[in-house]
Amino acid sequence: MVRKPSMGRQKIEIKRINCEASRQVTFSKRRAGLFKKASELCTLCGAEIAVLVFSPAGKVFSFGHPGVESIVERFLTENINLPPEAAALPLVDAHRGTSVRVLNQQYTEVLNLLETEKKRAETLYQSTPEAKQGEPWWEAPIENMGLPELQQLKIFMEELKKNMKKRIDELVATVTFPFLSINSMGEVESFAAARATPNPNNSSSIIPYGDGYGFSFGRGLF
Amino acid sequence: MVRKPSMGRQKIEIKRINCEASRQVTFSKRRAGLFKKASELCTLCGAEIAVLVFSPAGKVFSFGHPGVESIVERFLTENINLPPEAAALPLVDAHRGTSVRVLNQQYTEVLNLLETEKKRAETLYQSTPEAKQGEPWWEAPIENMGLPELQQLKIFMEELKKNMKKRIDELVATVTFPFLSINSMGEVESFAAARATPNPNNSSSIIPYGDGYGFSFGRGLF
DNA sequence: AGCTATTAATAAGT
DNA sequence: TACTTATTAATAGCT
Repeated sequence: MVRKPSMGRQKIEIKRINCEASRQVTFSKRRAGLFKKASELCTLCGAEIAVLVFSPAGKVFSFGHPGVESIVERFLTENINLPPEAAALPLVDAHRGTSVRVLNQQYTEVLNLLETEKKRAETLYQSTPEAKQGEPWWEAPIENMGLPELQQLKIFMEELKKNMKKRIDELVATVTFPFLSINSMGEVESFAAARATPNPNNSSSIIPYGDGYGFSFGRGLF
Repeated sequence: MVRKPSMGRQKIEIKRINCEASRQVTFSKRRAGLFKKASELCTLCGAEIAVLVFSPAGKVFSFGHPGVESIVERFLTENINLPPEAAALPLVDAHRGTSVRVLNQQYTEVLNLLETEKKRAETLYQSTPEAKQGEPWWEAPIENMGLPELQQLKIFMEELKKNMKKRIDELVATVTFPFLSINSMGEVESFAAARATPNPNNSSSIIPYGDGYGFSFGRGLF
């Protein structure tokens, strides 16, 4: 028998795989690996984990222990109320001891987003439909903006502002929730975290707050 | 020099780790590994992933690309068979051609980036000569802005952009896995959640990956 | 937090 | 899509 000299595993760069087929294969393999890791973490440490994966084509894959829905619901239950607290800025804020885990989470998200922008900058560098260097319009120097861009910026800022006002109103309403309290350590205690709430059936409760996105802005700003 | 013959990695059974200390260490290590795997899958295949992890103590850790909330929202929206447009925000019509999903994503990113720079914004606010006692300058309608405010806005946008690029460069220069740095931000907090978890620490039910865990796969390709 | 010896995951190839 | 194999990547046990 002639042996099979495979190249074996090769080192790869962590960047987008251009070959469609390879990307597909890698997606399947690594998705399985990710789920396995998640399940192992559940078993080894008694953690409760949900993993939501959207393929580029929009297909959904999910893992959850003890169940995807329960984890997601629990996450939302706690996060609906927490971001407003975390949003308060240290500067003008009395709530200095805002839950660190929320801050960590937000910080993580920002880092993720920054990395996204990095990738975008690299990708869009080549495919430039407009005259710009492939940067998002809002990233371009204001000096270089024409009247259309400035008008765009104005509209954007207004939209931004409107949504932030909306958020603030929600914050005010949310803070008064009876089952939330802040202890002496400045941590948020959620007595509602005891999940007595079964899965909601109406779509209205699907939308956690506002437009459903995890933005939170301090009352001191915006 | 006497060498240090470590036992190296040992094979372990995938069952609950009884030793409290070991379990904690393993939890931290594997959680980091899980997040890294998730981020790699995002980058390599362009997937969008959210990972929600509840420690046995009730602490929440989450990873999300492009953002936890957006992924969770999308998951819930699609699961209930609602048009994704329902969660969409009316944005500037200059982006008419772009998909709603992309717009939302971009919008999310911008808002999060803005939040990241709140401190810087605050600094700028301090340096504003006309700083009023009441509302921040950026909360006023753009129509009402005078030249000083508009200049301030310009500076703000520039600062935002500059700082963002700076941090992106840092990310590129540093490790390609920034999510671990969260822990160095001071992950010291106890989440006092009144949880009525019906899950005592019994390692009796060792569920081999794939059987008792909730998997779900959408329809369609890839 | 760092350090290795090992195991586990996986990129290519079939 | 599943199996094989050579390597790389993750990590268990210690310090």
